[in-house]
Amino acid sequence: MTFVFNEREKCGSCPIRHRAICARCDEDELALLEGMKSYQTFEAGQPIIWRGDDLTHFASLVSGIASLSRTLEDGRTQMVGLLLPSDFVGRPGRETVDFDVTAVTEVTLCRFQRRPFEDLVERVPHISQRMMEMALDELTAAREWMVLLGRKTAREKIATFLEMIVRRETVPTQSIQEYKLPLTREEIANFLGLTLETISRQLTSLKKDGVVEFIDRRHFRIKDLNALHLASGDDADGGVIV
Amino acid sequence: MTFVFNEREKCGSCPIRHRAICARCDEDELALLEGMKSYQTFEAGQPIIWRGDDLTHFASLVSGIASLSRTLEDGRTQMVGLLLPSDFVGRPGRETVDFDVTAVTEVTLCRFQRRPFEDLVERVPHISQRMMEMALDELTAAREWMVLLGRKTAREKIATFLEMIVRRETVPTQSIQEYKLPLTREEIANFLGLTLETISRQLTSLKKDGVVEFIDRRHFRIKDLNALHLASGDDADGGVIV
DNA sequence: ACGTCGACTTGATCCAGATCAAAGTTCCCT
DNA sequence: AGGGAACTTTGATCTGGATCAAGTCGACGT
Repeated sequence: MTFVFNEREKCGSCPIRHRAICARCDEDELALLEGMKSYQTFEAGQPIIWRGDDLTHFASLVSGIASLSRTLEDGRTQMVGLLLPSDFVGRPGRETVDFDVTAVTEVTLCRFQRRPFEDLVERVPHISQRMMEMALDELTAAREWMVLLGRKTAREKIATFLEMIVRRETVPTQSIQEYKLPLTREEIANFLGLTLETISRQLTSLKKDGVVEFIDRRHFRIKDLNALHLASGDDADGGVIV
Repeated sequence: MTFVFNEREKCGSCPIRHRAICARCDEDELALLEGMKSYQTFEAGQPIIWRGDDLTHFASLVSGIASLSRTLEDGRTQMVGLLLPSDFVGRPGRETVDFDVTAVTEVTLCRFQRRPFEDLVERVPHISQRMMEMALDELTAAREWMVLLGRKTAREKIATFLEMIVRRETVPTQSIQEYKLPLTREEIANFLGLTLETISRQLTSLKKDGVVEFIDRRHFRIKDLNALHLASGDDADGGVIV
């Protein structure tokens, strides 16, 4: 029994019910959100909203992956974050959008009209409390990414990126797990502040050094998790995965 | 009649009353914060708290400037933000601190013990609402800094940094205003993801090009604001100051 | 089977910013 | 006033990653 993205679906069985901005809401509060939600789907590659656009809706990302990015006049692009299921789009209190949002895979949003949603944020503390938590977590993640962008070498950047994917998707049961790169080489480059050629060369180098192994362009396995972590340049601390 | 940082002082006349986490609080709510606050002062250069330390207090920065930074094992340091008056330190719900916090100038904090403050966040929606706003604003600033770190040239980085100072401190009345660099060349380097030599060379270059003028090492004037903005690499849009 | 288009790899060269090194400046401290 | 120590500037050289330039691979349409 899968959840279909239809307005008549109950929030109670929504896949992101316990992680999104509604996580702390009780049944009554959920009913208020339920009454104002609408779903919208975007194909892979489609722009969802551009920087400077009027913010007509806020939204929670329900399925798929989207990117947040900024492009300078001359075309240099920097991705500033990946939006995953349960992540929120928009800043209550602001009229426009600060970064381009693009669907990386097919994406479904659960949307709320700006005004009614802003009123709800004022009236339902559980929502602002949850949004505060989520914003603070993202802030920490953004700052960690700043360390990567400002001080890490190309190899460290890619190792950190691969480790991030591994951390997020590791299922303790499977022993030799296969992971998927959600981005093209160019997108990875824009995420890490490098060029696509450097991404390609560094992946080849990690492969040569026996750290990773590629099934095809988009699928890889970790051959030496410890070496990957060492290559990431991060402190020895929080390093143990399960 | 200046505000002295003493527990008996009323929050009502606090210099950050209308910008800090208490901005939305009414008199009753303010009284709750007033009852639990304590002040602490740090000299310039002193560490305030280290990454990994137990978070015993949350705090609002009342006066001075502090830096948030991370240092990799081999000594490479990246500053991830500057804390200015009204900025908040700590993440409710977390036990430890994610980044080193250091006093850049003399700093005074208005502190709250962790547990009682966390309870207050649960009970007083005006606090979580304000913290949500502040966290979302900082998130946008952090993301903009990611663009700088990932994609801007050394000259663009410094021009952006100078423009940031100018924007924050410009008083429309004064015509030829003098600004103060709050950081040493090395600190600027750690903020911009460069070395101190590059900072020095680029400042000299901007001086030669007639964009800025130095009174002494720490004080400068803008000779050509438009040229400064052009050098920052940012879009033409939000560029007008005043 | 064949072409072709987008994604990727690999090679050659270049250059912005790092690194190494040495002076110059300012500000204490006694 | 004098002697450091910390900060800053400037110069010479090096290098990691960018840029320019061919190829290679694989999926998909005809």
